[in-house]
Parts: sequence; C-alpha cells; structure tokens
Amino acid sequence: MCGMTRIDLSLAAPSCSACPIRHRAICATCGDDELLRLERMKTYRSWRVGQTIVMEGDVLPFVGSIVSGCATLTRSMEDGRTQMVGLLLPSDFVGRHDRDRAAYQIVAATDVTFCLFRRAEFQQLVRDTPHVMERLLKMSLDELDAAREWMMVLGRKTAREKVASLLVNILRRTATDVHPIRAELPLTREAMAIYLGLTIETVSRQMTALRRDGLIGLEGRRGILCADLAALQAEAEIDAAP
Amino acid sequence: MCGMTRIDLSLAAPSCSACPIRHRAICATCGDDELLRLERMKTYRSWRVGQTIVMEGDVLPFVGSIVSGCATLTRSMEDGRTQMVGLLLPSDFVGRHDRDRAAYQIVAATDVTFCLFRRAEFQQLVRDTPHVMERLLKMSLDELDAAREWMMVLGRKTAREKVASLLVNILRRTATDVHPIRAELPLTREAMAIYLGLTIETVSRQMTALRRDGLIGLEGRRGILCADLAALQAEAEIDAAP
DNA sequence: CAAACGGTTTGACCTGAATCAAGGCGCAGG
DNA sequence: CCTGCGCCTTGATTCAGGTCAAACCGTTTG
Repeated sequence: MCGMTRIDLSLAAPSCSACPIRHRAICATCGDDELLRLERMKTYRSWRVGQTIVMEGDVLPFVGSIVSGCATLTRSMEDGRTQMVGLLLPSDFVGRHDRDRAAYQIVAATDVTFCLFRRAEFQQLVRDTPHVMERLLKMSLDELDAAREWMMVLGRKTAREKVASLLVNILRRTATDVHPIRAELPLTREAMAIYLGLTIETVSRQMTALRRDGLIGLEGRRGILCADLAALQAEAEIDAAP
Repeated sequence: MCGMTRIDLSLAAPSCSACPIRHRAICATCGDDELLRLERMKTYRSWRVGQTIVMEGDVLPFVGSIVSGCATLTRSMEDGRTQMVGLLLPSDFVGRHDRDRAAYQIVAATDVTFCLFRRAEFQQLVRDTPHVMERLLKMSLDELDAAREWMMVLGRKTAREKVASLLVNILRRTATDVHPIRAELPLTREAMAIYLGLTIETVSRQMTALRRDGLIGLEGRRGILCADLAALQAEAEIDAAP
C-alpha cells in the first residue's frame, strides 16, 4: 500500500499509571490491582500514516485503545464508493471482544499508537470484571449515540453544514484553549470527504467559503483556527443564506 | 399530537416463558430463576399508531423491549428537518440503563406493545447479573454495526439503492417464507423518506420504478412482494443502468 | 351520497453537489 | 535548479434528487 518503512514497532509499553489516556479509556474505572493485570496483558504497537491496520473481513486477533494519533474505520462498496463509519481518536476503543473478524477497514490517518490486548485474554478480563464490562458498555452506547448524530449529518445536512459539523467536532475534541482556538486536522481533504459523504472538491470549496465568510482561518493544509466556535456551530445547524 | 384514544393500556403481562421474543430479546440468556425476577419487574404497555412515546430530551423513566409492532427513533433540527436514526422491531431494546433522558424522539409507527422495566430496578439487575450485561453489550454492539451499515446507505447510495436497501432489510426481518416473499411495510412513505434521507416524492418514484422493472410487486399501500430477493439485493448495491 | 381528508402518485422545473478538467503549491530527489 | 509527485484549489458543466403543484384513491364523516 505504500513503499515506506514497514517496521511496526512493538514497544516496551510504558506504565499504565503514566498513560495519557488512563482516565478516559476502557481502563478508566480500574483500580491499581486491575491495572497490574492490564499491564501484564498489554502491548504497544504503532503504524505509520497511510498504513492499513486491517482490511474489511480480515481476522483481527486483538482489541485495544488508541493512545495517540488518529485512525479511520471505513466500509467500501464493490465499485469503490467508500464511507467512513468511525473516526478513532486517543482513548477510543477498537474491535469487538466477541468477534474475531473486522467488519471495517482500519487505516492510520496519522502515525498512530495502540495499546493492544489479545482477544481471548481481554474477553476473560471482561467476564471476570463487571465494572470493566460496564465501562465497555457505556463506551459502546456513547459510540452508538455518536453514530446516530452522524446519521443526521449524512442524511439531512447541506455540504456547508456537514463541513462545519466536522470542524466543530474536531475543534471540540482536539483544540488548544488559547484564542483563537487552533487545531491540526488529522484528516486530508479526501478523508474529510469520505467522512461526510461528499467529494473532495466540495469539501475544498466549502472550506474556502467558510474562510471567505470569516468563520475559520486556514494555516497551511492541516491547521485550522476559529475565533468564534459558537458561530461555527451555528453554521453546522442552519445553512447560511449569503 | 393526535385526537385518538389516549388510553395507554397497562396489561397484566403474560408469562415470560410464553413470550414471543423470549429467545431474541435482552432476556434471551436468562435462566428460569432470573426469568422469575424479570416477571416481577415487568409491565406491558401499548401505544396506538402515531402516538409519541417520548420527545427528544424528555425524561424516560423506563427501559424495555418491543414485543410487537414497530416504533421509530428520530432526531430533528430546529428548522424541522428530521432523520430517523433507529427502527425498532420486536425484540429490540429501548433506552439506556445509565441515562434517564431520551436522546431521540420515539414514535409508534404501528400499534405497538413494549415490555418495560423501571430504570433503577433494571440497572440493579444488570449489575447483579453479568450475563445480562453481556447480552446488553452484545445487542448494543450489533446496533452499532447496524447504524454503521446505515451510514453507508445515507452517505453513498443513490435513491434507488437506498429504497432497495430498506426493502431488503424489511423483507429479511419480517417476510413470510412463501413465494413470492411478502411483507407488510410497517412504515408510511414519509417514514421511509425520513429513514433514508430522501423526500416522500423520491421514495414514491423509486418504488414505482422498482415495480416497473419487475423487482417488486405492490399490494395496496403497505404490502410488498418480491419474487427474487437476490435481484433486489443487487439493486441495493449497484444502481442499475436502464 | 357528497365532501373532506390523509396518504400517495405523477409531472414540470430548479438547484446543490457531482463530475470533468486545469492549474497551483510545497516538498523530495536527481 | 528543474522535475515529479501528492495534495489541494478553482472553474465549467451536468444531473440526481429536491421543490412546487396538481391530481388520485380509499376511507371516514356529515
């Protein structure tokens, strides 16, 4: 898929207590004892931007959490039409504990590091530890809510609203809190198009239009600025009449 | 919302062991002892077609399963644009055990009967009974997969493919197995449009086109026939060149 | 039986986003 | 320094599905 270095680093994983996603990931509700058990089970592994982590239908022998970077879940039709169905950011959980095949293609959108557990071991942990199962349930229900919000975007919003919605999401989740708010888009224009059910050209035009209208600033290809997040949020709900 | 009878019947609920959804709903993995506990907790309640069961943001003091009929989950924007985000058929679970407000409007698409549990009691059951929690987790993950499939439909399929996809789904889930396969649509054209991110007129035109092309038959407003489900399935993936 | 009504179909026209087609810009390699 | 390559932007044109409008059909109501 790409000619770059294929060295998938299996790192000596750092201590859970120092982990940046310790309080947001699947392990958030674990006590020190369970953290030790996780410590023994886990492996860190990284992929380079653009690498395919698994293909649709392939065996996925592990589950885990994103520690850093960004990955995408996509589904494709035979004729090549592709839709993103999940955007994985740090602390998000990947894989089903009860299935060993991936229902979606997973691709590294940036360099990305996962904290992985072999499925069988993880499944045992889930069964031994009800509050881990409850945590997994809560995270799954939150993802379901996010998927449904996204269905509203795909089904009913205009191109301008779609792009504004995505930018608000990313700004909310990754922005620094200086003003104007600033974030680095983890996605190319193509990935944004696949996320939003649009073409690359339409995404580009809408980005230009939002900048022209003073709602966002662009810094190079990936940087976005926003002085008034509420105004951008409003664009995500009501298509502005110019 | 409608001038019809508002009598919401609270029925003496029939025995779980005779329940039509006994082996598919949240209770599927329960043994006889747990079934007794459920028996004591449950209430049956029915709504008439068109009635609103809860509004977006309202308190929903119960969770439960659909026993018969069909209900829809929808979300609306301020200007009235509406998108369906869930279609509830018998055995589907409704509500979050850990939240007391509805994130979506729930409306009876046909006369509908639920088997309900008060949230607090159900939450206690979930915490006492790991395999019930695991069942809930599995059902939630299946719903998440369904939502993602639906995102593909909303984001990338043509109107013809969208309508064919919906018909295949309904035929798969509710058809009798005589030939030609026959099902009663639980949805009006408007509900189909809200499901598919289309207008009522486009849905109607595509239904007519599928009939003209010999892929389906129509019996009155709600009945559909399909002699060749595989052919209809193919229409759901590749927009036919005429 | 006529009238009203809700859901549905059909037609004519319009428009927002897709498609097709050039370029532009920043960067890596020769 | 030029060349090629990814990625992005911009412009011209097309078309699928939306909008607006009218009529149809089965059922209920007066």
